[in-house]
Amino acid sequence: MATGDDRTTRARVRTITDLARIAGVSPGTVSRALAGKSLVNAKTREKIVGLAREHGFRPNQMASGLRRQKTGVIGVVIPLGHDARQQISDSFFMTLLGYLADELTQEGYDLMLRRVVPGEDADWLDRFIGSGMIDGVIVIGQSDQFALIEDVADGYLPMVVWGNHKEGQRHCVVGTDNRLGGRLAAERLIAAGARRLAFLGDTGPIEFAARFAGAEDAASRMGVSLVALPTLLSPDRASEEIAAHLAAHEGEIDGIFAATDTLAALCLAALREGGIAVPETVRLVGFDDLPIARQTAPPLTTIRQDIAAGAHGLVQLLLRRLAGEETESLVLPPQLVIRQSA
Amino acid sequence: MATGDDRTTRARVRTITDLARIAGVSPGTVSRALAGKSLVNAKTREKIVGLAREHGFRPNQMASGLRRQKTGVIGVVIPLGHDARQQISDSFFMTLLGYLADELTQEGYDLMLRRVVPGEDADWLDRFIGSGMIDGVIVIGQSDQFALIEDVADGYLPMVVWGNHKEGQRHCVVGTDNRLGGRLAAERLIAAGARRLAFLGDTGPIEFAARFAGAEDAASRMGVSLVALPTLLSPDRASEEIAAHLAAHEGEIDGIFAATDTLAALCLAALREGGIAVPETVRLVGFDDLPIARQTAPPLTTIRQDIAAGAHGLVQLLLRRLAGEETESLVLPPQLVIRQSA
DNA sequence: ATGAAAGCGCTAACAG
DNA sequence: CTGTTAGCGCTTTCAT
Repeated sequence: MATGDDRTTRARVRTITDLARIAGVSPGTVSRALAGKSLVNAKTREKIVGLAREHGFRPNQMASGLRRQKTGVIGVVIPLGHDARQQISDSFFMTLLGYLADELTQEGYDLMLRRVVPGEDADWLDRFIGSGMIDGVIVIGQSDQFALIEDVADGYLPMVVWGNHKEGQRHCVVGTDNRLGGRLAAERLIAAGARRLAFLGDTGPIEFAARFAGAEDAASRMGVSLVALPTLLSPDRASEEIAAHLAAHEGEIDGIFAATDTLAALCLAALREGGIAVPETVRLVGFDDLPIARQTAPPLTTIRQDIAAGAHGLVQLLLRRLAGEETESLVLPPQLVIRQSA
Repeated sequence: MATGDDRTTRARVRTITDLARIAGVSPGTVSRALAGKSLVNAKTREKIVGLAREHGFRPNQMASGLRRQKTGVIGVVIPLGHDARQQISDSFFMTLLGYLADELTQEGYDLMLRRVVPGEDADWLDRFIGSGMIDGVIVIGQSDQFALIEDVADGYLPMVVWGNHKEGQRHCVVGTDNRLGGRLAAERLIAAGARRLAFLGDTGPIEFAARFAGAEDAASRMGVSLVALPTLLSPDRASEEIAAHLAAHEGEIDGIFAATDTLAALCLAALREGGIAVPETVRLVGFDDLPIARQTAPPLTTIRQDIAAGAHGLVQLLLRRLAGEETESLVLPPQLVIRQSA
């Protein structure tokens, strides 16, 4: 007796108005019911919600966003400043991104991701903010864009940045105390017996510069030498450069502080190829404590950044800024993790 | 004499109408000029574009999207089916995500990222598609959601999935030929002298099941044994499980095919701890050819997936589907990369 | 508790 | 070539 087709008379329900018609109420009521507002008769609400589910109806977020002047989307942008292609630090940023996705989801926000090359698009941050698609923005890494970020921060509250904290800066940043981390790394190398230290990595990015500065603090205080071995961050080139550095300084270095674990792993491979014993001849300390740090041979001694705490902090601070509050920066303590490379 | 404040009389220019007023034209003209449409006087356009730049004005994408019925955003969703937390395969997916971001940007699309736990939200895919925020969707990994994806594919064209291809499936997929990859891996192990093989990894996810099946093909054809060593994918547990497996099968296994490089690296560490020589006593082959594969000791022999090509394929196919075309799946060839572990 | 109506900011006919 | 107008789908007063 049943037709077997409940849908005979129905066109697809796409809009709140469609749903209102089949529910026999006005669009306004449907909107209120679906939004769970207080002033709707319980039965009416039930009926509307049921109908919505039955038809797989979901209100259009763009229309809703336009009307309410908010999008429910947070922008996450990764500026690729020093090296347009894959940064070697990608694995760190990508891990952070994963945590951010989880944290934002939990707070009911969607995540819009952009990778930008500031050199090609000087306007990257304003463009993102001005797009009207996002309620706030998280910048992953200051790269070489510190000044630009400072400028934007003056006129735009809902922005939080992952990176290094500098005395008196105006933008809200979350990040590890890189200088302290650098100090810990150098101290460990020295405690392990090293007297002629090297810093492996580009000192251009401000985070890395701070790590180097921290290592310098320790080195000069303890009266040991420290040279910088600048290294581009692209993975293919890095290996060669590292090998060249090692060759150039053969026998002159007995302790290496690598700016990231990824670099440290590469360095370890180069040392192995050169037949240099770690940690006996050269001690090595990394930074980040990525999963790879446990898997090298020998496992890496490194400076741990608490990525989960970082992501949590970024999102919580952003939420407060979205609510209009001016928040302070959050500096997280690094932690020395001793394994076997130093 | 200048006031030093050009902005005296100006309110902030937020809308196309604001800009139209100060340009002395109508909103329609501004819209056309900014969109670079043909039918606008060159001078008028110049003036409008100049004014827009000067005031840092950018049209609101949500409003534009609403009106044009397209958003300029592609959704990228990672279903976390088998393991709600960080999958060990994260590093692979994250790398793919990086490439996707670049490809989509290049095509003028923004990327909206979601990680979902299908177990907690059976409606994850419909919800994303129905949000009205995205023009199309890329699903990274079929996880255990094959059936659901098939269902959705019947009624929604602009979707492409990264994963395994199965004869006669209805959704458009891009991925490596996992079965062939598995075959190559097992053949390599055998060529390197192994006769008692093991597959290390969970065979639940369809990609991994195919890799295992491929290994079985080779093993049975060559008359060697193959056992499955199921391993959960969460990083903390994996290490212990692998060690337990190795202990349980001590001396019975002389060739291991790990489902991913990450697993292989973990396995290598466990073998080292157990004092088992690689590749002399046990040969080891991984899958993916992630950066880590070069950095282990010994470097991993592995099956390479061309991630860049995969990302490119995903985006190009999606673009064609957005244009209304029904596209075929794209199966990429895996490639054996011989290093030193087998 | 519900309906009617007015827009959010933009674009695309349709006129001129 | 440009202005005018009518919405895109939704939320929110303001009435009732």
